[in-house]
Order: sequence, then C-alpha cells, then structure tokens
Amino acid sequence: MNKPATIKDIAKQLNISISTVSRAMRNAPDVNAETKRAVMTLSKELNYQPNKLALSLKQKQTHNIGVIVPNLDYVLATMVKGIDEVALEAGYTVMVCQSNESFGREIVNTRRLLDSLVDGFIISVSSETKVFDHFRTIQEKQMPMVVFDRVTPFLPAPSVRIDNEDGGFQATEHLIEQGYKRIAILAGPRNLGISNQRLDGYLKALKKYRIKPDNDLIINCDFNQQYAYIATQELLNMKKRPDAIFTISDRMAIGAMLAIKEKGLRMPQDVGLVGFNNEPVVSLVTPGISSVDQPAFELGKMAAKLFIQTMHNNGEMNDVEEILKPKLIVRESSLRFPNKTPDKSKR
Amino acid sequence: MNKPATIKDIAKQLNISISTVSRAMRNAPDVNAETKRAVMTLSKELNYQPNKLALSLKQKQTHNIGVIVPNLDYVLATMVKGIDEVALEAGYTVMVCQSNESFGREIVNTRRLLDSLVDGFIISVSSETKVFDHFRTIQEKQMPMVVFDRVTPFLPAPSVRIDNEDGGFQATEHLIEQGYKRIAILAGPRNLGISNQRLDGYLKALKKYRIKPDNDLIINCDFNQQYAYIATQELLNMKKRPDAIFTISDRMAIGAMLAIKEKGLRMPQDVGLVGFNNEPVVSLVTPGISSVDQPAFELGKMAAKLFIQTMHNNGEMNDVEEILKPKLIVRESSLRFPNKTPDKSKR
DNA sequence: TTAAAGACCGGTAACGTTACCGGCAACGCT
DNA sequence: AGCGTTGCCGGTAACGTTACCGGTCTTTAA
Repeated sequence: MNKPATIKDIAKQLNISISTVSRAMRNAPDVNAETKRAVMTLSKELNYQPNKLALSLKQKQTHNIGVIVPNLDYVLATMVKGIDEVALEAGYTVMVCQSNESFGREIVNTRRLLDSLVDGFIISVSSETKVFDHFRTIQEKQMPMVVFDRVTPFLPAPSVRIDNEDGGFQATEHLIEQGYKRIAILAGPRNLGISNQRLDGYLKALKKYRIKPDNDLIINCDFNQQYAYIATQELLNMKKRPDAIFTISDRMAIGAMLAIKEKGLRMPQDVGLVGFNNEPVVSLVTPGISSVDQPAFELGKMAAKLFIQTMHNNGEMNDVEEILKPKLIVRESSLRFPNKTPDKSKR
Repeated sequence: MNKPATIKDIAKQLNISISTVSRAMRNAPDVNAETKRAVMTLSKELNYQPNKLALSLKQKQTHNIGVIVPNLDYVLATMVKGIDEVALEAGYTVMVCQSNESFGREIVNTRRLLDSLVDGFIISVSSETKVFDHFRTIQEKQMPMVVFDRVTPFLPAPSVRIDNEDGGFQATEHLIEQGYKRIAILAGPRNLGISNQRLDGYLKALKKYRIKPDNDLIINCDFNQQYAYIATQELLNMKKRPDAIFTISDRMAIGAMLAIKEKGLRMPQDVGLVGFNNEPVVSLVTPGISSVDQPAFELGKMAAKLFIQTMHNNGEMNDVEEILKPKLIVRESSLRFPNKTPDKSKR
C-alpha cells in the first residue's frame, strides 16, 4: 500500500465504472445491492478514504467552520468548546485561529481561511479592531458569518452575546445595596461593545438610585491586569477615593485586588470589588471576588447553532440577535451585609 | 461580481492562455514582464483569490497542520499560541481540535483531519488514551507527526517536552531542604508519561537524601482539582500525616490547598505545598503556591519548528527528542526558611 | 548565412470526485 | 406484439489549478 486508494482503483479491480463506485459509496438508490456490497468490502480492504479536497472542490463547500478569537483565555476557550460540540455533531470541523487581539493578525487569519478553506465564520472580534472591511469581504462572498461575545454594531450579522448591560446593572446595583457610595468602574477599551454595554448598565443602576455619575470614577483602560492595577492605584490615591470598584473583567479585578491589598485596604470593609466572567480564579483568591457569571459554554453552542441555521438559509438571515442572561455570583469581596442578598452562592 | 474569479476568467479577458496566467501569478521566469503586469492588475481588479483546494488537490499538500490537544487550559493554550506563531511564519495554517481528554473524540478528530485536510500533526495525547492505533495510521501514511508535552514511549515520534523528572526533582529537593520530612506526592493517572516522570523525579530526590519512599504517600489520582481535594483530605486524615505535598499540576495544588485550609492547617508551617505549571493563579492565592514553571510558549514554538523540519525531511526523522528545562518558582506555600533558597522569585 | 540558443507562450493531461445524460436489458401491462 | 417503465450501469464533463511538452519567433554566435 503506497498511494492511498481512490475510487478509480476500486472501479478497476471490480471491473465496473467509477460512476457506479461513486454511487455505491454514497449508497445511492440505483445500484444493485450486490455491487454495493462488493464495493464496500473492497473499499474496506484497500482502506479507502474519500478525498475531501476533491469533494470540496467539486461541490464548493468544505464543511469547515472558521473560528476567529482574540485569544484563548478561560471564557473564550469555554465558548470554543461549545462551538466545537455542536459543530462536530452537525458534521462540521472547526478551525480555530487566534488573533492575539491584533488587528493585523485578524486580517491575515481571515484571508487565510477565506482561501476556500471554510464555508463560513464564527467570530469574536479583537479589541484592537476598529475597521471591519476584512469581515465585510466575507459577507460579500455570501458566506455565513456569526459574531459572538464581542459583538459590534459596526458589523451587522447574526450574533450571540450576553446581556452585558444587565450584567453591569446587576453588579452595580448589588454594590449600591451593600451601601457603597462612591462606585468606580474600570471599563475596557472605548471601542469595544462589551465594554460600553457594561458601562451603560453601571450608569443605569446609578440612575435608578439617583446617584450622580462622577466622570473621575469612570476609567477606560486596556483589558489586562497590569493596566487595571495601575488604574486602581490612581483611583485609590484620589482625595475622595471610591469605596467600591466594578471591573468589567476578572483579569482586571485581579489587578484591582492587588492594588487594593498593597495599599493596605480591606475588602469588603474599605473597598468593595466586583468582577466579570466568574473565572475559577476569583473563587480561589482571598477574599473571593464577586463576579458576573456568563454561560460561556451555552453561548458557544448557541453561536454554532445559529451558524448552522444561517448556513441552511443560504447565508441569508434577518439579523438575529440572541442575548443570554448573565448572573451575579456574590462572594466576600463585596459582601458587607450578608443578609441583604438573598442567595449567597456557594464558593 | 457573482462567482469568484478564476484563472480562466483572467485568461479569457486578456486573450492569453491559462498556463501563462498561472505562470504569471507564480512569478515564473519565462513570462514577459508586461504580461505579468497585465495579469497582476487584472487579477487585483477582479479580486482574484487563488483556490487553495484546487492547488492542494493538485500538489497533494494542504499547508495545514492539525493540532490535537486534550483541552485548552492555560498551559496548552500557551503552547498552541507558540505553535501558531511559527506555523504562520512558515506559511502553515493550524487547525486546533480539542479531544476533551476523551479517547473517542481523539479518534474522531484524527480521522477528520486525516481526510486530506492537513499535511501532518502536532499532538498532545489525551490522558484517557492507552491505545495509539489511530495515531499510527498517520505514520503509515508517511505524514509528519510531532508529539509534544504529553509524550509517551508507546508512540515513537519526534517529540518536545520538558524534563519532567528534573521538575519533580527540583520540587521535592526544595521541600526536603525546607525541612519537610514526610513528603507526599499527588501523581496523575498511571498511564500518563508526565505523571510518571515527575514521580520519578520525586523518588530520585528522596533517594539522594536517603529518605525511604512510603507507598502510602504516593497517590495516583485523576488529573483534576476535585480528585486532588479528596485525595488530600485522605492524606491529612492519616495517623502519621504528611507534612508536605507535591502535586504534579497546579489544578491539583489548588484542590490540595482547599483541603488543607479546610482542615485548619497552615501553609507553610504545618504543611508545605508545591505545584506544577506555574499558572497565574498560583501567585494570586494566599499563600502563593510554589510551582514548577515550564516554558510553554517556547515549547510550542519548538514543536512547530520540529514539525517543519520533519516536513522538509519528507516525514523522515530519526526520532529527535527535545527536552526543555523547567524551573521551580518558590512562593510562600513551601518557604519555611527563606534564607535556605538563594533566589526567591518575585510574585 | 545558418544553426543553436533563448524568450515567451499555448495545449493538454492530471489531481479525485460528482452530476448529468444516455443506454440497455428485463419486465409488466394492455 | 408493442410500449412504457423500472433497474442498473457507463461515459463524459466539470471543479480550479499546475506540470509538462512542444511550438514559434527572435536573438546570438560561429
């Protein structure tokens, strides 16, 4: 066995035409049962594997899905797992590419996958991305495309995300109920949808309780731990320092926590802290950090389902927007009055 | 612009043959400079994208690498990032598939990718896998295959891994130097190479200091936090309980930590603890957990480099085995005598 | 002046598969 | 007996690309 066996080899050995073999393989109706059996046995014997490339070339579809994510941290990895789950079930193979939050990498990845490697895309956009032309070429090619998690209004497409505003609202309302008066927010980059939506939730909660938002307490900084650490230091050095901080990611919450501890302040007594994502780490640090949990796995599954639907509708889809609900998990970092919150969750 | 433009369209519009267009695109030497320019401009105008499928079918290679990993936790995600880095550089696209530590999934993934989707594989085997036939079919097809991180002697192939034995040795020796007398080890599953190698390092260190290994202190349990938690509880309930625990992963270290805290014991005074991987989380918990750091990103890069080398050698490669050195990072969880360890690293 | 060399280009087969059309028996029905 | 129907099969083109061979015309060298 040198070269892999092809349909031709089978045809030759069985003295029938390749068309018949092809039909037999696909279990077509108009082929004799006996011939079918013969083909099947021989194909097994020769260890025949149909050539997907040839097939894809012929019918112009690959049954691959291109997944582009900015990174593979806990949340996104979980979502990808969800995508994988239903994609595999539906007969699709996923190609995961990381853009590393880099605009250039995102373009390269997109172009690569676009080279007839995939039938469509499931995308979470990089935080660096402000121009979406590379994604629009996908749509011009009539390819299905679903955006998840990092959704942006500048890229109209079927999308799945969580209700970020509600998440921001829950977190902030909880802090208010716990008696915190000056609540700061570490929002992410300005151009990022999830960042602004969570900020909106924050503002909405303040409004509900008639608290005037203070621009000095609204910080836009980059998405990582280090920046959050620095931003928190600055916050805590203010004359009228905040007594609570809501960060829109757990990474940032960790950074904030480190700054708070270093300053010698206690949580939740001196400063309350709430994060976002509910990554495992927040339940391990001391004190445990309250965080808004999002159904990442479910979200991934939903994204893939939406993709497959779009696929079946020939790429057309009247911009569906699935929105899943997040849920605040309360831990020690923000719990001044345990009785005020009905369901203190387990660690 | 309906259908994507092909080489034929260009040929027709320019009134030249498709061969010439093909050569012009590839910047072949025997084509007039002017013709080249004409082809280039028109191809840009028509937004021509060469069809990778047709090309792959023709020259029987896809320029894709199949990467199969058991999961996408911190360490593996970092390694994958390393693979991605050099693969992209070398003109390869990677297809990442998670086996979810499941034997069946691993087989499915392998078969899928084997369907003429990739030119070869970079693999980290699932912990569940005890039979390697599905991987051997890769080798039978003369495809390059590199194994990384989870290397096993039952699957001979070029490989990259860290010196697990040395890592285990460093961790254990450190605990001994810190005056711990009864040192337990939470090893992973028995069939996993990294598990056994780290165990070997542990035994080697004991031997060096003439400590007799105690079978009651050597626990083989599953790779996750929950099992480690339970195993630690049992250890601490022994009549002569251990005064230190070395776990072969940080996940397990976290589990152990929770059990230790729950029992009301203090680290490092009552029990010393050392983990493996040096995930970010271990520096965030209190006390910080000492852990053996492995150069994950470098390891990923090395794996991809090795793959590309193997590729260039037509799949032949006299089983290279690259071994990178790990390095113990000491933190509070095991530091009884700060002066005894020369380089206490930063958190 | 002529032959060889070089520059440039075209035609065709092939990669492995499927879609489509057409053909030939055999069978059943009137 | 004649005709349509059914069951089964073969041939060919096509998907988009490249490899190979060969051809024509111009240039160069002896």
